[in-house]
Amino acid sequence: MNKSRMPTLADVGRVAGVSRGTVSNVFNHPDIVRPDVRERVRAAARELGYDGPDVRGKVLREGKFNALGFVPPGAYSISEFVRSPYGRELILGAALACDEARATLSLVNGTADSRASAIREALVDGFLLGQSLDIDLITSAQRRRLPFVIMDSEAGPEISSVRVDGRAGALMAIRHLAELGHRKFAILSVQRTFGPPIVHLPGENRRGHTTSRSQFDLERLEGYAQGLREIGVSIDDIPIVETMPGDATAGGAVLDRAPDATAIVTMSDWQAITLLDEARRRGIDVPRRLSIVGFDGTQEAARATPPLTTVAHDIVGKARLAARMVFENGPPRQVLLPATLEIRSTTAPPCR
Amino acid sequence: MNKSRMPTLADVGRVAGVSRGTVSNVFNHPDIVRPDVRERVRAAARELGYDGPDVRGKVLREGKFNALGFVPPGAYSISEFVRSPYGRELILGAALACDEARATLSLVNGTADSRASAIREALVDGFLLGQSLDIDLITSAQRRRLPFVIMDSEAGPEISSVRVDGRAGALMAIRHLAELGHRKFAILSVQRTFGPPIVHLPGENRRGHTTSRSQFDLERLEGYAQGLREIGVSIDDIPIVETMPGDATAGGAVLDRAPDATAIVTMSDWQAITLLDEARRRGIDVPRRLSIVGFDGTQEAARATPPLTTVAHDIVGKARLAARMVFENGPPRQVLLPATLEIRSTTAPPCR
DNA sequence: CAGAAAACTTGGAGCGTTCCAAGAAATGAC
DNA sequence: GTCATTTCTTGGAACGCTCCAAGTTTTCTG
Repeated sequence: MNKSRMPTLADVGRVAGVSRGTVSNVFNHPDIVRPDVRERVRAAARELGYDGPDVRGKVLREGKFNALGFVPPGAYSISEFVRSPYGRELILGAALACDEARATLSLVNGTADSRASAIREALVDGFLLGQSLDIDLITSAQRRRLPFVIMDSEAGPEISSVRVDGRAGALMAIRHLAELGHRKFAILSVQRTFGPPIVHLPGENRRGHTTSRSQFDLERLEGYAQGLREIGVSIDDIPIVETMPGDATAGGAVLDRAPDATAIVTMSDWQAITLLDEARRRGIDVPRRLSIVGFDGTQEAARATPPLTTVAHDIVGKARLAARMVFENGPPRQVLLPATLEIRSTTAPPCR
Repeated sequence: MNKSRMPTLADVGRVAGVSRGTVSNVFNHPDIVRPDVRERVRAAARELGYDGPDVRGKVLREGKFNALGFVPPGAYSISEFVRSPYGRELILGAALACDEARATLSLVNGTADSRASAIREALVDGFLLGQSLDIDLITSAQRRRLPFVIMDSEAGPEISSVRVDGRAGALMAIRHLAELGHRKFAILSVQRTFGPPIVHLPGENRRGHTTSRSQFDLERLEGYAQGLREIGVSIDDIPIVETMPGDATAGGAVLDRAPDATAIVTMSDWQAITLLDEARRRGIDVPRRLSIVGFDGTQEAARATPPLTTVAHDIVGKARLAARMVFENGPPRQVLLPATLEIRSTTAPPCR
């Protein structure tokens, strides 16, 4: 194999009898080099097997990478993220913005502790950060002094973010169910620490139910609480079950703990679909015996059987906007996208 | 804004009263620096707002990027690629291998002409090339002298590739249909040039039907031809319709041209699903009046209604293997993955 | 307390490029 | 044929880092 050093601009210049600078011009601004010199340089390059300026030198000199770094939310590895329907839509949005900007989309790897160092070393001009509890990621991104935008979280007026109005969305879900006549609810919430599902039943000490959660989750819970208040129900009087994202037992856990709920609201379509599957397995008729509302409006929600009623928003558009904001690198702003209630076939009046 | 120059190793060294090299060691090998010096250096770094070695210098020096470049097949932009079910599974496979290697996955942008230059400038240590007609991409990749693996194409013994045995798969499809009793076929093939669907009817000049195609397509067609020969049918006697990938009119085009076919084989699940949709729209009962076989075995095929019979293979595994081969950078090898026939609900005996 | 050994630090070299001011050569005008 | 213009070419200066052989300081040993 060709183990010997690759030729450089200087080598080509030496052979062609010109300077480095001229060789550089032949490759980058051929028009300003006299034709005969240009040809001589090209011949020398061919002879040496030199295939144009090396990117490493260019990067050092220019300081730009022409790439957007996408850091998955939470502790997702990039493959987990690609696998999740929600993640795929975010990636699609980012890809659209990268197409426009003719930039590369880099999916930055590294879980947990190595995440921060991955951010430190990513060869990108800016970051798109998925929602994360971890303030470290934000400071890592800030240290790079590169533009970055956070999705699905808000981190104050100094930091750009794009997120959906989870509070309003959650409120809509409850109002819809209340209008249908539901009064017995349960909440399938998300757990941000590792472990088996956490269950909060009415009457127990509910302190825990706000500590381990991200602002992202809290907002949605607040929306649920407000909706419930409007019909005279306290959120403290209804069962809340928290499960890890991707936990396939989520559905069973909430059905066990809230057997007489007529409507269950959730924090994601994924959870709702798990629940839907479990309900079917148990012979519970959805929506006649049980109404279920998802959250996010992924494509999966529309394809579920029966199609899932969900608090939807434009996920692709969200990521696209966020990515554009990174490329634009303007002053910080916080964008709140509207949620809409997509009423499909998993909600109906409760049977009495 | 802080427009002034970012501090460098040398600046920190100057303030701390040590050399560049020592500052570098403090960040990269803190253990070999005396604790008091280490602290002094760290203090200086804090004071100057220096956040660790800049990646650009590191890259120039080390020559490594710690990233895998994924170049989408054909003329796909990265967003089109992310959007397609097949592309998503490939990306997932590549992401799995990147997780293992703790590398970044870079989706390399650039359509058509800019594709080659994108390859030239990508900040990656190796490439995964999607199937492509374009020999330019291969030479571009070769010029970088970086390891690369081609998926879904074969480019000789010098170049590593991973692909599915399309010939055997196509043969299985025809044998399956023949066994069910089918004798009247049509082929929905893929068109690799821009334009409206191309139709080849029996008796016409069929010369064109092998020119514009990639080896990828030809192989599958050969499998179909062989299967047909086994039951005494010449591929020249059956209608072939070529449509562009993603063309939603594909289904209609073939139904119009081959009204009496009882079985239609295709080159992709996507095409087959289009066809399925169009058949439903026209009130053609699948599989009773018409059998349809897809190709690839994407998740979409299983979810179609009715679930699609398809020539399946492990798409995720293919990309994962290909990506691992890039990371391993061993001697060139050509891997041929087996295809399996996934019999679902779009094939049945023809009604007579 | 000298001398040897160990532990740490230094500064030059090199990675490959682009930019730019200044110098050189070619061209044109009279 | 000289001088003014225009058109190219040059080589130094960055860019920011890591490696490494050589040098310096500290610690240890007898």
